[in-house]
Parts: sequence; structure tokens; C-alpha cells
Amino acid sequence: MSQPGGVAADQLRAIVERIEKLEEEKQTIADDIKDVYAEAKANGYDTKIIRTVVRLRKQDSAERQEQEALLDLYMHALGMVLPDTSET
Amino acid sequence: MSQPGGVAADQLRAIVERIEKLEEEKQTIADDIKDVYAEAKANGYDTKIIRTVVRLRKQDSAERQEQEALLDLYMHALGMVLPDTSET
Amino acid sequence: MSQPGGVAADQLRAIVERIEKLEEEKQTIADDIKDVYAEAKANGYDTKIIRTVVRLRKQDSAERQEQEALLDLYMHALGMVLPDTSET
Amino acid sequence: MSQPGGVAADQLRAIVERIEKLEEEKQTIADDIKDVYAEAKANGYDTKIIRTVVRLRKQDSAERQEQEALLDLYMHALGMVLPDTSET
DNA sequence: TCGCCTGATAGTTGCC
DNA sequence: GGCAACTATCAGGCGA
Repeated sequence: MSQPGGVAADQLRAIVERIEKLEEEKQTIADDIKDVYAEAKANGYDTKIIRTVVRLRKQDSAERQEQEALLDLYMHALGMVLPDTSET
Repeated sequence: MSQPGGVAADQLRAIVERIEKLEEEKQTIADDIKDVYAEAKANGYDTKIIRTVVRLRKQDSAERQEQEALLDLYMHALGMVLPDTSET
Repeated sequence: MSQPGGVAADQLRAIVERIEKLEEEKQTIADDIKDVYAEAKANGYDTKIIRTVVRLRKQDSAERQEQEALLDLYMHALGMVLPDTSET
Repeated sequence: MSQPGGVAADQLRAIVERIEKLEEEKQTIADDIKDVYAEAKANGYDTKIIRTVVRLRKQDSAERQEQEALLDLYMHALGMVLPDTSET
């Protein structure tokens, strides 16, 4: 059965509730992160620096991926295709 | 002994790693949420509206009414009238 | 003469610079907008509501009604009733 | 005269209109940017690569600023303050 | 041409 | 209370 004009209430409700449950879990973790920062601060660390460190580490790995993507992009632009590593 | 200028490297490392682990978990959940929306869309639901529903449910109704009152005030000041949601 | 593998470097450079110049201008205007909001706030206005007003004015009213109808449908399916915007 | 409960309609209207005018200008520039990309594509360039180039150039300059900020941060953490260049 | 997906923008929340 | 980071939303571009 299809949707607009006769919505399947049960299915809709299930969807909304799954989302709400996941968002709640996400919020819990966000709170945990905040706690870690608070604890760090209580131990005398400068949280601003820690945040920067965390950000830079993430950025580094993102950058590495970007380099690969860029290489890939150029290769395609030159009409060359990298042999796929996974295969049938 | 205390921190800046002689930092307890192990403790600092532990902090950073705890944060990174938590952020990873948080990202996993965020991805799960995206999946639920994708599934909903695949089943013919309008995800934009579902997002609105989720947001409205989260929003405290007292706060909601307060905002609406102020919005109403501003709209009137501009000579605009909000289209009534209820209708004959 | 054609492009990939012998790129017209000058033309490419010109393109990139035009884009960068336009993006700079765009950023300048974005900053101006921020200034207007800041000024409004300094004059005692609630910027959150002003943003809402601006958004509503931009939104085509037909589209708005359509969204509201669908939202209404979903809310009913969940057994929730939208608080009426008009009131005694 | 103050705001909530007697909003200065003229001032409010002026604010909203200034914002709308600026947003319109911003949109015009955004459209110009789109045009440049379209023209580039018509001339045989790969717009995806151009977008990447533009993004990387922006990122580079942002990164340079970040390095400076980070240095500054560490200096402060070590209790060293860079002699302010401007002073009374 | 349509639908998906990524990148840009706007809004919210937390820190200083 | 202002500023900055982060998140969520939206729109435009790309590929099928």
C-alpha cells in the first residue's frame, strides 16, 4: 500500500520512534564527550588545546583521504583508471 | 606534579583517545539515523516532513506557543497575517 | 586546441580567479547581513524571530500550505494534533 | 520606545527589507558563479576538478592562519605571551 | 530528466 | 552576553 493520502500510521510511528531513540543515544554520547572535557579541565588541562589536537588529528586523516580522492580525480581526467582493488 | 611545561603525556593521550572513540560512536549513530531516513524515503515517506514532526515533538509545547506569539506580533507589525492552520 | 592533456593554463587561471573574486564578494555580503542582524539585536529585536519572518516571506505560500497539509496528515496519523495558531 | 509589546513596525520593516535586499544581491552573485562554471564546462573543462582546485586554495590559506593560531595557543599555554604589536 | 549525494548555508548550543 | 564550534537542513550538481 502506498503513502500520501492514507499514511500507514503504525509504520510512521515506528520510524519516528526509531529516530527518537537513536537521537537520544547520540545525545548521551555527546554528553559523555562533554564529561571527558570537563574531567580533563579539572585535571589542569587546557581544553581548548585538546580540542585543537583532536580536530587536527581528524583533519590529518581526512586530508590523506582527500589526497587519494584527488589523485583518483586526476587519473580519471587523464583517461586513466586505477585497477580496482576489489573484484569479482 | 602539574601540567603545562611537563605534561603527563600518557594521561593526555588517554584523554584524546577516549574522545576520539566517543566521537566515532557518535558518528556511527548519526549514520544509523541517516539510514532510517533513507529507508523511510524508500517507503514513500516525505523525509522533510518527518524531520519536522520529530522536531515538533522534541520542542516543548510551552516554548512553541511562546515563539508563535512573538512571531505573530512581528508579522502583525509588518501587516502580514499567518495563514490559519485550521480551515473549514 | 582542446583541453585535458595540454590545458590552456591562462584560461584556467582566469576562471579560477573569477570564481575566487565572486566568492569574496559573496562573503562580503554575507558579512553585511550578519551586521544587520547584529544591529537589530542591539536594538532589542529577537533575531531568531526575524530570521523566521524572512524565511516565511521568501517561502511561496502555496508551497507552505502544501507542506502544512502533509504535516497535518502525519501528525494525525501519530494521534497528535497541531496546536491551533489562532486563539481566543 | 522599546520592543516586545509594541514593536516599532517601521524599524522592523526596514530591517527585514535590508536583509531581503542583501540576500537578493548574494543570490545574484551565486548565480554569477554558477555561470562561470557553466562557461568553463562549455569550454571543455572538468568543473569537478575546478571546484576541487578552488576549495584547496581556500583551504591552504585557512591552514596557514590555523598554524599561526596554534602557535599562539601553545605560546600562551607555556605562559609566554607574544609581545603585542599594537600598544598604548 | 529524475533521483541521489555531496557541499554550502543557516541555526543551535556551549564556552569564555 | 558575545563569539565560535558544531549540527542539521537545504540546494545545486552529477550520474544513471
